[in-house]
Amino acid sequence: MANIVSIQTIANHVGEEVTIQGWLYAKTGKGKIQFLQVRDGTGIMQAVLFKPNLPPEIFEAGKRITQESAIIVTGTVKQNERAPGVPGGYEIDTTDLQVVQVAEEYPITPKEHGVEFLLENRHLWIRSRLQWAVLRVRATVMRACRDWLDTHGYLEMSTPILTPAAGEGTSTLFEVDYFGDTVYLAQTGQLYNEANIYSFGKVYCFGPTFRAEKSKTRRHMTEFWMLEPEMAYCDLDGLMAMEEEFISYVVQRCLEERASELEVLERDTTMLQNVTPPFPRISYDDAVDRILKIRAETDDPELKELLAIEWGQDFGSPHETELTKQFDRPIFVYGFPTAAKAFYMEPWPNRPEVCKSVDMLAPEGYGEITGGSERISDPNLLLKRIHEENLPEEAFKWYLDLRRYGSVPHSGFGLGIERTVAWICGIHHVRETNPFPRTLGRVYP
RNA sequence: UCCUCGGUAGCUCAACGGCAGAGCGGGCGGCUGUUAACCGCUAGGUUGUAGGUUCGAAUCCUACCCGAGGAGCCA
Repeated sequence: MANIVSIQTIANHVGEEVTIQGWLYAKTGKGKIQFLQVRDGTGIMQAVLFKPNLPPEIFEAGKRITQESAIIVTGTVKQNERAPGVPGGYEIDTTDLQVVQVAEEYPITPKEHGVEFLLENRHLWIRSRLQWAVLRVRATVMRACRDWLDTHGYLEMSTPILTPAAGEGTSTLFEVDYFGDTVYLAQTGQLYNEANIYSFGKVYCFGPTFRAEKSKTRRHMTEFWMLEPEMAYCDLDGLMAMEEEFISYVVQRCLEERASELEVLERDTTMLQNVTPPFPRISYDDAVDRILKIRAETDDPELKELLAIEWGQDFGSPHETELTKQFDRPIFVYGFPTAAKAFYMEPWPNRPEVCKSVDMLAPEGYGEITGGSERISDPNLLLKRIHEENLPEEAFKWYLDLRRYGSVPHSGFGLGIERTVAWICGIHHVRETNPFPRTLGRVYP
């Protein structure tokens, strides 16, 4: 066995004899020559077996191995533009082949498959080239998020997943038996982070979050990952300034580090390259006017129906899509109606029917990827809002305390990781951006 | 919860009231540059479940189960 190398660094080993430890992704051949597509987790490359150059038993072993068999390939790395792979253009002229395990007949063939079958075999599907590429981008998105925050003075704080009560009223929560009491799986760490900022200034939490809503769309899962930064001494303008710097960094980092994967996904990165500050800032009032104008100008009766909206209503997916089509980068929509948003959002000065909330909408039809706001800092106002929403005051005692001891203007937002990855990768459904997605009606595997 | 579509070979689908089929994948054989290779041979079926109509049901009817797409919902 020669020097064991990973496929993603193969370009550094041209002319050397190396060993690749991996699995057979695909195979084709023609009599005295066999082409093996070998993947090792970091990439895919071609190994060539040429009968006259090999001991007969090695060549025969190559003919017999099945898709997904575990193999160790040794040979000389050569540049060859005909060789497919990630990265393409390199192949191994094989001198030795060790079969670690011959795989049984593998269910996922190189042909097309239906969604149901693929989800049922998700534990195997993640080995496929497109899924592999998406999940590599996901890891980079998560890494980039943490890197930006860690180098800008934010401290990662763990917030609880088991929570005592319906924090914010309307949403449906998963119930868990807790030694005879009922607790709930967290749908946000925000309220806890509002406590954390008074100890650490700028914080974030990053973890799974849960929703028991019966949403069945390409944008929803029952378990998804959310990143939630929270900042003391930060108003709505400061929040938007931070968000655009942060998101721009994450997108540019993916373009730099995951170019091969985005190429595998055939992602047109033109729109992603535009993701630099500043992002357009559109008020809710303006957004409604724009949507009504688009609606008036369309000849499509179906779209006309979908775009119906009155001031005060939250946007649906069609509204977001049509609005973002007018711009070449993500946009902020701020100042939503108070009635459509959560109780803790700071009212607009002299306009209590509107609050200091902001959503970031991704372009190309991907819609809302962050939702945030400036939080109420006045204890009396917060208590009044809790009463107006008929929330149990005693459950929020600790939360009200935060406004009694050094309260300051503060803001934060939540970023949906799966939606962000779907946007960056240009894929249709958020479920493919999570290795083992949980959706309404599927918790297997 | 509602609407729409679907469930036939390992997979993707056809057959739509009259013999259950094809392509891919698997197996065997051939081929020196393949990119979802190609050529020949071959094995492979409780047509989602239960009931009904009919001389005859994968096909029509009823109920149920499962899945997908969308709506509602979504701090």
